[in-house]
Amino acid sequence: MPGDSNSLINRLGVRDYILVIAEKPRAAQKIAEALYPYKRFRINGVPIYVARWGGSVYVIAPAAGHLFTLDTEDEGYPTFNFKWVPRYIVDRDARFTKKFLDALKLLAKHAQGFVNACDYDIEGSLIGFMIIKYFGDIRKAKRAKFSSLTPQEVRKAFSNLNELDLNMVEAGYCRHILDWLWGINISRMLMDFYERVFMKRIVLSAGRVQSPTLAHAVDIILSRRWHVPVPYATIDIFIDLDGNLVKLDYVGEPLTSLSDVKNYIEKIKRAPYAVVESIKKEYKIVESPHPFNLPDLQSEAYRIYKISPYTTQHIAEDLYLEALISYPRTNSQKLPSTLNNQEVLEALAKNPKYSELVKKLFTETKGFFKPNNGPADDPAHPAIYPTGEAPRTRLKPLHEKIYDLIVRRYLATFAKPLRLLELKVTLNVHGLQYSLSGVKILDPGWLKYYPFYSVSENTNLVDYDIREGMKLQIKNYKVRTKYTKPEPPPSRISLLKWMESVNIGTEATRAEIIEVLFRRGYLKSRSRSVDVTDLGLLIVFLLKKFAEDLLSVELTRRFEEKLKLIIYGKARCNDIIEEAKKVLVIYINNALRESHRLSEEVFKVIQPQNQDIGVSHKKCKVCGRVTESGDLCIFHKVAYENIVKSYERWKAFGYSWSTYLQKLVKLRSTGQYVREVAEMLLKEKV
DNA sequence: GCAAGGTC
Repeated sequence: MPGDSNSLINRLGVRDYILVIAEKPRAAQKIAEALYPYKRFRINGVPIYVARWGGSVYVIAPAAGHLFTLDTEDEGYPTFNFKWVPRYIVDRDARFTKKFLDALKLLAKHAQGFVNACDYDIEGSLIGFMIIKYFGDIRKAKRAKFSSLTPQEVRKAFSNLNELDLNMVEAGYCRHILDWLWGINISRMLMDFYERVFMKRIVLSAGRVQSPTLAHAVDIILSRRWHVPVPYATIDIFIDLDGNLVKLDYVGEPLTSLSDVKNYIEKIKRAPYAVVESIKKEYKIVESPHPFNLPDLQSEAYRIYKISPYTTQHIAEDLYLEALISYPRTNSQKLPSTLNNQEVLEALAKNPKYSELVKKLFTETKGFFKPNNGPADDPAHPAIYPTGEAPRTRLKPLHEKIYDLIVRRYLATFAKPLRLLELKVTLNVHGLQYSLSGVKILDPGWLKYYPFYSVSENTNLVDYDIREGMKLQIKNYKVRTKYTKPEPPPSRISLLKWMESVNIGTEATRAEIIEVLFRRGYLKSRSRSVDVTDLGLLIVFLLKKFAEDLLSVELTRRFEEKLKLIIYGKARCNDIIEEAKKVLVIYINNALRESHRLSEEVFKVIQPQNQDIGVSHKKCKVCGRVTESGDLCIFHKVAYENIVKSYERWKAFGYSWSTYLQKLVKLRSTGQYVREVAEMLLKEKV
């Protein structure tokens, strides 16, 4: 029996040992290797190492992230009744954590002391602490402190073990509880509201990370639905260069009225010349790309193949489990200095797909492999790199694509820079600026290995003899009327980048949290971009009314401040939790007090189907939603105001009010609510 | 069932 105490002592070969808890198997292995393990075995598949260091025997065993989680038996809300339970009991997807928990429990029973050697952050401090608290003795526990898992750092940490970092533990503990209290209670409130109005129970959710992300998507999508396109004109100009008709790029301010266009054309007709104002010849050096971290990999997989960040992450994890690449949940853009790149490259060369490229790289670098490491760092893991291991079976098409990206990025980071010759000519045509640019690749450098950028070469211009002050004859011109476009719609990747930029969520959770918004039915896919559903709009509207804190990234900032105070010993978790409870009680009571007019509020956002919303409410004449005032709902009211505001600009292009409205109905860039209002206004006239 | 955070 592998789990039996007697057989355990036999296998360990010692009675006096200190249990070292690592955050995950790979970390346990690294820690063990640094301490020269003399024995290794498995308990139910969980790898265990035994090492002697500084006169002590250490038994090193891994957790698998958090083995405990918060849970409650209460069904209503508000609930402040939580307890810590082993994850595998409450989460079907966490059943794999049981064997880790069992192994640690068994080892803890006989241990003389404990070392928490999880990642040095609040989560790692909590992961190790919970195991020692439940199965061991925190009075006999120490903390190993290292910022990377290099042998030197690990040895230093073990020669100099710290006291248990109880403040860090308390901060981690507090983070869990705050997220839980806010998330569970406000989610339940939303579900309750929904059920009261629609007589149907569905799963709804809100949280510190998901809700601001939803609100951000809604902001963009509403601004698109409220977009009124406005006309402007540019003039295409064609000149003759050595018998080739060349179009100049318009770089000046656009023309905003019909009379400006007419005057300008007159000038061109009178004197059809473009004057060369300046010529800038530039040698440009583009350094090789940085090694991949997870956000960069997700971003490139989306840019090149339109693979979603969530899918990319899962594929990268598969590749990691197949030992084809290093640990992918990393923010680092630096390859480990200890990595033997020559060995990896030689192994990669065995794959016929890369043998030629690797050979080229060896020649170019003369066997000296220096990566172009980037600025981003990660205390726990280096950048993503291929291990050189050959795939055991043929990779699935998407896996192949991600693997190929990682291999090529790895090759490219050692390669020479891309060298370009850029020529930029600025021309003046009657006071307006135009430009002409030419590009010539002098040396493709890393682009040979990572060919996912297109440099459109335009060598004609580079070779053409062009001088300042030259007058070039205009052969042709063309007026182009354009219309302003709304900002681009959000995509999974743009949401992910936004979360990164405002620093909410983590490498490991962001893509997943975006998927939650889809699973709840708040967001939906529309070709390659993201659209919001009426339900998504409703959630944002309700949160804004009843729990506004949850819509802003400020809540995360506030949490961070408070956790920092705990770490410095200047605040206590309990006080912070009590404070959070008070806010939640106020929010929930306030919401319950107003709940009798809930359906009225809900139908300001959602179009009523057959529901009874009472006779006293005024309905939007475009869509039937309940209005706040006047005869338009909150959505169509803004659209109407925007239409009125933009009319001046259209008048300058000779449009009457009704031709303006007709054009708005026709144009593709017109926002949805704007089009609906324009249609209504046209109908009213008839 | 509800969060966000670890990790297989």
